Amino acid sequence: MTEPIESGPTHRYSAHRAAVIENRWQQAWAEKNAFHTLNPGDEGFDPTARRFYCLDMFPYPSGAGLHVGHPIGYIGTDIISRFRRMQGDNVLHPMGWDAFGLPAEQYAIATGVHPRETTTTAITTFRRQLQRFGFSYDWSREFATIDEDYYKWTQWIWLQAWSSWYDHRVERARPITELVEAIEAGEASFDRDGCLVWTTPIAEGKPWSTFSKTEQRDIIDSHRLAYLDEQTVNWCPKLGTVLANEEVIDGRSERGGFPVTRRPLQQWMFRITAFSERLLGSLSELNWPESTRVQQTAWIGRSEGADLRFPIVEHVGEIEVFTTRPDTIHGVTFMVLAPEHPLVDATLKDPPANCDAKAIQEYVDTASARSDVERMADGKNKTGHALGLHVTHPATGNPIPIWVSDYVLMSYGHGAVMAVPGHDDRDHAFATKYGLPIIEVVQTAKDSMCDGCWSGDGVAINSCSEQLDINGLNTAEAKAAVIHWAELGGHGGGKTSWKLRDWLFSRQRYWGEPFPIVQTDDGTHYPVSPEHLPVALPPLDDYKPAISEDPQPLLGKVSEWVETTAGEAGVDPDLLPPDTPVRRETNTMPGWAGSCWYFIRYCDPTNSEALVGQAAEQYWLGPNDHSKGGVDLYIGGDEHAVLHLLYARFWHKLLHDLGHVSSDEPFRTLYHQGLLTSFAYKRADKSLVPIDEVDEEHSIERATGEPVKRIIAKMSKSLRNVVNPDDIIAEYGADTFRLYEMYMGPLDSSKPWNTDDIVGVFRFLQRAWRLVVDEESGTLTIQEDPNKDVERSLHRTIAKVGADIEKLAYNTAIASMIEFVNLATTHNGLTADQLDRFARILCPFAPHIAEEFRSMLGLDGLCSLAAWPSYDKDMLVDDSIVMPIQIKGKLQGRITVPLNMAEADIIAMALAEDQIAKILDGNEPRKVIVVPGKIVNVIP
RNA sequence: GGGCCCGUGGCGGAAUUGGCAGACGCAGCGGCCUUAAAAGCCGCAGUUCCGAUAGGAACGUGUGGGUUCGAGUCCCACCGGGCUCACCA
Repeated sequence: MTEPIESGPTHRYSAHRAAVIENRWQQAWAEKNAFHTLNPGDEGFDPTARRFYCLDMFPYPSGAGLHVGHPIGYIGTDIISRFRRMQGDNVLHPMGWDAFGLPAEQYAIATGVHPRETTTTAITTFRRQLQRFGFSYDWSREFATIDEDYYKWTQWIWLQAWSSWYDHRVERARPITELVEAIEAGEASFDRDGCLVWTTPIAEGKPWSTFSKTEQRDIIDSHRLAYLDEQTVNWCPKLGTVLANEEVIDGRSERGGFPVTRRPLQQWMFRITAFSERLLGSLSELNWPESTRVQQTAWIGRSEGADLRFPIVEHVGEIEVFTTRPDTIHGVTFMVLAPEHPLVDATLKDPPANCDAKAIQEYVDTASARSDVERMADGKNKTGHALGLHVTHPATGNPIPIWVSDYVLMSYGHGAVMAVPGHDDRDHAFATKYGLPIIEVVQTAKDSMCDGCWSGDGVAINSCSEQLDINGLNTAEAKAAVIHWAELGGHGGGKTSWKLRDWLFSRQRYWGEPFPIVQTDDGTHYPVSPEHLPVALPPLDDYKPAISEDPQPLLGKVSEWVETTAGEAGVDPDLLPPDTPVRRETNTMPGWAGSCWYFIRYCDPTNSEALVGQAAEQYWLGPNDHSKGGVDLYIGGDEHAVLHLLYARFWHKLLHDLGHVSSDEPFRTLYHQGLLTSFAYKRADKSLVPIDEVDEEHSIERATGEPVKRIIAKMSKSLRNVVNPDDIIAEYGADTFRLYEMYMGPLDSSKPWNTDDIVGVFRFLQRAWRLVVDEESGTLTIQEDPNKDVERSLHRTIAKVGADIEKLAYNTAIASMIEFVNLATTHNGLTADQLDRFARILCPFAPHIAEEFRSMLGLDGLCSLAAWPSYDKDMLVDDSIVMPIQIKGKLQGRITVPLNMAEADIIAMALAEDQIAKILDGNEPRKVIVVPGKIVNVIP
């Protein structure tokens, strides 16, 4: 650290002094355990105090250390946590580390350093950096997801899901043993397809005892909330792992540019779709940003419509489609199947004479190699082939051709659509390209349709066939009529579809939680019993993936760990004899796992008996007088609007159903801090110029003299506009840094970092210091008698700062404190009592200097733990107020009136005011509007 | 292309939700202090115009319309920017 050059009087508030003060108080807080939060049952715990659980989003400690964008949210939560603590709330404000993840593993591949080592170092750096800000975290609750004590419970929760099923009759997850009991008791049976049916005359179904052991196992497994399924994945042999869709560009991996193939792979899945209705429904009960609720709603994607079945003409069978517009059934002129649709494959094996089987096969092969994302990217240009088969239109009886096209996705609905080119833009484009007929069946609201088609509501027309007449009905009525007709005639029925898919939960990486499950030769899975958790990661010599066309998880390389016995693996001997050979699961959990429940663990982080103790969970997360339960304030970036927040809600609801947590939502109030941007410069041709190549004063590029324009951009290494928080703290201190980031603007809006502005809040602290400290001697300079205006202003400031903190409007709270200090400066200072109160309202924002003030006053105890000062309501209003007078909305004069002056007197006074009287020139105004306490408006 | 959000001085942003637009801060200008500079302190400061000055006038919250005694705030249309979803049948 470079020692800043000190100038000015010896006892001025300088960077050096700030550093001394800040170190002193950070040490004092640590020594006194100032921010240790008591749990129910602890000595001294006050159960009557209101709880405030204030949570930051779990950081991933990257090797690069903290960036100036990180602390914005942390300062935000620290201020309100400190404020609530001073108000007497029980505040839970923890911090920890989301520490499994790819970067450490990539580093291990390159260097051979164990990811644990890399991660631990990164955590140490992050912790040190965070502590320098003076955050009031309860560090005794800190943990990392890679701690065995923690991921033991992550594995335990997964086993809970594996051991559960979803009972749609009661809309709740239940232990799988209850399903087995119900089946054995004959309450449930199975239809022809092996689907579970709850019937009383069991005779309808196939008796459970007639299924083989393997069949029984497969049926039960297929109902588990954590289950194995074959999924089409992006497999990259070179990287040795499955990739997410967004990690694949043009068939190659984003990282490294290696070829990626689409192939089916057995993967662990979570049945999150079982919770769709609840995940959607309870969104409306959450105090969340509207945009985030909208995003989750769209992601869950509920749509109401109908499943309809169309019998195939050429052979036995039918095509089932999902449609949201059953009312347009008379407008169906062709069917479209996704290339992966089973009927396509079946048809190609025995192609009808009139179809170009070779072309279709090629088309299907090309489509399968492309991801959904790529297929969608093609947009408007639709392609496809006629399959040569037909269906019978269930209402008209007409034959309808079947086509194959990749604009239909196998992953939604049934992978087939009934095409209504008259009223669906995509079908319209396809029909236009291939010359298929277009029938209009909905009266178009606007008669002039340009190139597209009308896809809105309207009155049904041309919709009369022998079986079904819906002409004249509006869209809602027509939908209901068609669904009713379909149900009666066995053509289908009403259906709700969801975009949400089950969650692919396994990865082929090393640095993640192993699955606590083993498999015997016959493919039966057995759980590792809870007392043998965690299943720890085995050591690995070489982190390089085994290059293979056949997907092999990294853990598969540790054969002596994989091939073991039931006893060794910790399977309950009652389930399997200890010497039975078993294979361990070699996939690991994805990075999301640890962050799905960390906020639960913070309530009781050292509990070795349970993931959380009941009393602690109920107090910190359960419903109470103020809340329906869940974290009281959760602050983090909106980049997690969907995945993390949805996954955590899913786990929470699952744990709630199984009785492990008492609220059904994890995060009651959510707030997104805005993105920290930076200034950058742009040439006339729109290319960007690194900031250090620009003469900022004259807005020209140094090298060329070309004029550049200042714009707002993300901080990036290439623009060289990244700022390191350590440097800023060295130059101004942590208190100034905290104030600056909060003073920049509203917490939730994105705003540009501007180093030049920092000096403003630094001067504020200097002025506050000088207000009460003699810069030459360092002694306190305190007034004996309070100045009336200063006292009045202090009351207002206390009121405003408190109200603004509750609203997270920190920028205006700081502005009001600056005003107060400016006013007090012109009135020659503060009394000891005034300084004490001022220090206490400053404390949440700039806690170190506030502690210093308090200790200079010789007061006992920490400022951080002192009570929030009160204010006198009467001091907030003046005896008299200045009222502006407008004539026709234009300001023309002012009068000073006593508070509560009668309206008639105000009017008289207003009309008598010089300028007003002059404009009225003796005429009676037509009307005078008096807004009490605000304004007078005269209409002549 | 659909959905949502946002446009206020040279810059970051205020405005009790329909009531004095521009709080507070940065940058700027003037003064004090200093041999000088920095720091600090005091003051000025939306734009344009008139005026020697004191002071005054007009225009002003992206553009155009509307509602209202009164609009940054509400309504309609447009322009610009951001976020997000993107063949979901």
